[in-house]
Amino acid sequence: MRVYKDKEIQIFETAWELITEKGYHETTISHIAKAAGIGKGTIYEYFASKEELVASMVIHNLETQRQKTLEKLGKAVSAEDKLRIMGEADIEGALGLMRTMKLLQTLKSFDHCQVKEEVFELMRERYLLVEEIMREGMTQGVFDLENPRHGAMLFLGTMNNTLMSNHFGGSLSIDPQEVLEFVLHKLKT
Amino acid sequence: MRVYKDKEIQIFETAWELITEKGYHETTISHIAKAAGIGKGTIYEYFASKEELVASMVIHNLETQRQKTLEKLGKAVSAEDKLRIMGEADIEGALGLMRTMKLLQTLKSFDHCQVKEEVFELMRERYLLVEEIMREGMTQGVFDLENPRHGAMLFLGTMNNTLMSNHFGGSLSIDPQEVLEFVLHKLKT
Amino acid sequence: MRVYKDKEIQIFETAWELITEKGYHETTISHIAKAAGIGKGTIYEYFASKEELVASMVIHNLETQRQKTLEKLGKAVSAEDKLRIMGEADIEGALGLMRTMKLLQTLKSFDHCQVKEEVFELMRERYLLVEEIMREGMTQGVFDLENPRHGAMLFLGTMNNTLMSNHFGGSLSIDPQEVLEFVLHKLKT
Amino acid sequence: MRVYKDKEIQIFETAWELITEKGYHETTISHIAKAAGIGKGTIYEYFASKEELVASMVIHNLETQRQKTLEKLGKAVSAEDKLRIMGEADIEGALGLMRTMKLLQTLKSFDHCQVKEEVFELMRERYLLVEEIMREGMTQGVFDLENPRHGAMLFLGTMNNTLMSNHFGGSLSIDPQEVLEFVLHKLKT
DNA sequence: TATGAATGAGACTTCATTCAT
DNA sequence: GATGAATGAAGTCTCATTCAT
Repeated sequence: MRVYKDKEIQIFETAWELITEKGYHETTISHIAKAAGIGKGTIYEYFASKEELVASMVIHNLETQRQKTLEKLGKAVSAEDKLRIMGEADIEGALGLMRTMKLLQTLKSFDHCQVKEEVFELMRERYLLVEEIMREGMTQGVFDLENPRHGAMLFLGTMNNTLMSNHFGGSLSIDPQEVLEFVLHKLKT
Repeated sequence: MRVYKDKEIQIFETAWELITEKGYHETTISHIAKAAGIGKGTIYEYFASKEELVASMVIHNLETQRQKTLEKLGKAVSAEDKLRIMGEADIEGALGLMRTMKLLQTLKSFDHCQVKEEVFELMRERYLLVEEIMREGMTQGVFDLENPRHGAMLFLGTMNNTLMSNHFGGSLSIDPQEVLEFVLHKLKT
Repeated sequence: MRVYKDKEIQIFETAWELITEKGYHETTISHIAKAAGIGKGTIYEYFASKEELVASMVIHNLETQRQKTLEKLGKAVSAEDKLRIMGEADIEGALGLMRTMKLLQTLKSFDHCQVKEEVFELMRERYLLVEEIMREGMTQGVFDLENPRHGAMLFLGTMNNTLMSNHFGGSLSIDPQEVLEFVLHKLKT
Repeated sequence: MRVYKDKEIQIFETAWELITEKGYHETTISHIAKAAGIGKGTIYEYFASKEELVASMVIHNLETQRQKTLEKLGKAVSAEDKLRIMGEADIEGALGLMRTMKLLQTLKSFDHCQVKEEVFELMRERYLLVEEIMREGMTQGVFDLENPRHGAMLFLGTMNNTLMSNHFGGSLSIDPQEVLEFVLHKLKT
């Protein structure tokens, strides 16, 4: 896990706000530099290109997020608790999660960017983590599943969709906490 | 439901391929024109701007898709069958579905585009349709749900996520048909 | 003096309104065709190019204007009356005169247009006409001039400037009729 | 009176030559950049648009011209001398004057340009300056006028027309210095 | 190290002109 | 003769990137 310099973090934070809000192409290097209070050339001292900046930023965010998740999970014992913790973390950080999803779409159109693979690897890990929890739950006899991967899909898909739905079209609003409990209930029966 | 001219459909098809594959900003009007075998100016005979072209295209696709879905649903009676039909249609047209999702992200950054609302309205309708089926299933005593919207989130979320997962990172591949049956099973218990 | 077909005159009238109002480059062939109620291609049946259309139009207008002036002048005997008639005609048709001036600027930027010379020849004739009247006035002992061309410059320049001044910046408004009398008075003393 | 940077002046000078010679629409930003020996983008570092460049340029020229005129006028005492100085300055700078007139026509078709008003205000001031001189001449008992504005129209109109006539159609050529003396003579009688 | 003026490739869009009907 | 769909050259403007300071 690469460690970033303070200046790089500062650039990440500004770029994150702008790019996730307005979009990749709608945010110029000039915008970022001005908002970060630094010169345009300075950004190129730390990142080889705009694409590299964004790719690094996404990786940094995913890794930070994963770190936080793992820390939180450490306190839980039962599989159900672990899922609940993850779900609540997602609900709490819904905005960030949605923004990350948006950026992933952007990343897909990057052509000559090796970091891309790394990003998708991190996404995969997230799935595998949930899958592992499902397996635990099955062992503990709490989750009624034949295939833990199915459970992971159900859990992550339902939560993602709920949060995205709230984020996009306001009129369909729904309480994500209730959905979380509903999903946990369904996993158990 | 607006009817489009042949030429417009022809442009839609070419633009759809290119834009969903490479991305909105990565696809130029010149690309589209060349790929469609027409002149650059011709596109502007039919659409006032690149944004308008894409917005119209998305609406056209969503409406066409909805039409097909409704036709297929007409043949089913039980709520379970209806969901299965929808799920299978999504699996079959997974590529198109993923591409539509991608475009929706693009649309969000269109500023002065009234059609945007229309698009999100169509997305909402899809949810409400599934919600309605859930309600039917509850009445028929087949689905075990307290809130039909929760069921809709679970169904659409899980399926979307499964298809997206297959589409994005190959290594996590999973059989969507199995997931569909798993979800239907969970809805019933 | 070339005679134009009805359709050509119809095109002239529409084009004149639009081009003098909005400008040459700001008025498209499509605008003209639509406003004239004919097809775009039809204009090219009568004129080889947009430039040719405008050049012909200006010539036609200058010739028509000259014809009218000569007719009016036929009724006058004294040089002073002739100038007064010309001046009043200009005042009455000030808008058209200003518009003609504007178009002449446009014509200057036409490169490969033979008609251009013809237009400037017509402008010159107008000067020579007034010069001739000055000469008459000198012979009649009414105008106090050494060089009739100086008188022509003074008459045409003062009137043009007055009308242009009224046409452009409203706040400097001045009664052109009074100016006309003032000029005639000065020519006599 | 806004002060312009060296680079801006450099762009003004190149643009002035090209645009007054060939016309606004006939001169492209690329032409200007190439002729000025700078990059296309550089122009947009200093001016928001082509229209803004031209508007600023015209204002700059009018203000510079006015400044020069006022300086020269400072040395004269009699109203007649003042007019003679202005007239000779116009004769000397005839080319520039004609070019300014040409540009003013262009400016009229600029739509969303607040500077337009400013330009016409400067034009008006020029008139008022001459009008003031006329009033002085009347007080000094040198000019035989009832209305000073009439005198201003006569002076500026005749000189403008003479210079324009020389500038446009060569064959009507006339010595502007002689016309100047003629006008001054007429103003006195 | 930090900067921002300068750059030019390339995007979107317009419009005079052509030509098949 | 009349039309207007189709065209593509050319124009304005943006912005990632460079490099001298």
